[in-house]
Amino acid sequence: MASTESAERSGKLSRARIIDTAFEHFGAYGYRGTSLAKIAAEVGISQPGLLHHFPNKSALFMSVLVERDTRDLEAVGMQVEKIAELDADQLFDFFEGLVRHNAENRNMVQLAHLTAAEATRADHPAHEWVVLRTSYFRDLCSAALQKGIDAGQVRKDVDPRAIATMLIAASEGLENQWLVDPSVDLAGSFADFTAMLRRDIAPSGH
Amino acid sequence: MASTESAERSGKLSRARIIDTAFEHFGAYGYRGTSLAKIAAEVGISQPGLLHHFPNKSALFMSVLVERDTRDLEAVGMQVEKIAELDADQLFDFFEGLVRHNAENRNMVQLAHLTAAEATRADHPAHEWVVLRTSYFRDLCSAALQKGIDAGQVRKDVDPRAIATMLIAASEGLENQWLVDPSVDLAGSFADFTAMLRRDIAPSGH
DNA sequence: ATTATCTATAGATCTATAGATAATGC
DNA sequence: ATTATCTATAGATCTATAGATAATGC
Repeated sequence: MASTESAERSGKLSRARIIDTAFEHFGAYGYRGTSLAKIAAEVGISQPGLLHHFPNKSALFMSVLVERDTRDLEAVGMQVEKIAELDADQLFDFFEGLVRHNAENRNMVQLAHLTAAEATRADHPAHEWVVLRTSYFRDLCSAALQKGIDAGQVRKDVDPRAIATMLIAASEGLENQWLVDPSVDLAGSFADFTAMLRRDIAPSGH
Repeated sequence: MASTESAERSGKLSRARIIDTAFEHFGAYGYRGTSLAKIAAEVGISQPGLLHHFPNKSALFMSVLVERDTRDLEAVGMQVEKIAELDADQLFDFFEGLVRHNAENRNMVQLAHLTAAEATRADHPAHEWVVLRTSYFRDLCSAALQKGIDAGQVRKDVDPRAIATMLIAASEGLENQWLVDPSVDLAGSFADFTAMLRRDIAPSGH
């Protein structure tokens, strides 16, 4: 075997290739619709060979979810700890950038939506992960909006949690339609929405 | 066997019971995650007995989708042909009623979202159905908003298609979050959203 | 006579484990 | 010595079909 191929066969690289391929499959067919044998075939190893790197199917699935989260935050130049420090205006900017990034990463959005829909019930391996991540993200958005109220960017009578919910709803709902019909202008529509929302919650006279 | 049980065994009733049970399973586990044998067991017949009523799994799935659509429109007191006649104000009222109805029909919403996410690719039995239904519904909403513009309910510089997209996005995005976290006030949040949208697109001075 | 259902089964999966072999890194 | 991979296979599915039997409606 050539030295490049023996390098490819090292554990770290195999693991990374498995995760990348698994990401394509889970995004396309969901957790339940995905076959480990088919992922293995595409990677070019046997199905038990794949399970040398992960104890079972759900462990591989969780690794894909965590890996994507990390990469996507990196791609938009954000760290989890920094999100907690954003004020309202910065939150809107961050969110618009995130949606622009999503518009270029179709399979990742597909994975997120399919997983959220599948994982509604407690008997899904990602149930707890989806529940915690959703509430954590809404908390971060609420906190940023509260900072906006304190700083005078946002009217004092606005309910930060309600606006956070609406902001997340608009992004996910637009993604829903864009997944079904790619001619929908995901980033542009979301920018229109945030423009409306900013007008609506701005202190009067702004 | 008692006469009630022999009545229950007639074809129409069996078919209806199969569709109701299949609805629960497809909503909970999606098309790919659902087993015909488990549906049959819950109905109380054998799996080939179930396939006497439907030629195959995808035909049963499509029957469930069509059946739910019919029932839900009935439940909110609307007919497909009538939707095409609504103006903007009537569209908002209808939509708010639809979301209130959805808030009482969790498994139906779950089925819709899971199906939409699964059926993004063309190799899913409901792909065409989801694509057509989505664009048809958005067309109806656009048309209603256009009537609103013509009638002076809505500002003339508003893009009806963009607002239709946003309206659908808000309902679906709120449903997403409500499915994951039932403490979200689906109907109330949607009403808040439509209130904001109505303010934003109203002719100035209203 | 027709419709509803059953048992049996083909044929194709699936995940996960056991145990052997090959490659790599000290 | 450890890590990566393989073949073989257990055991549990899955959908769909063939063909028999029971129930129903004329």
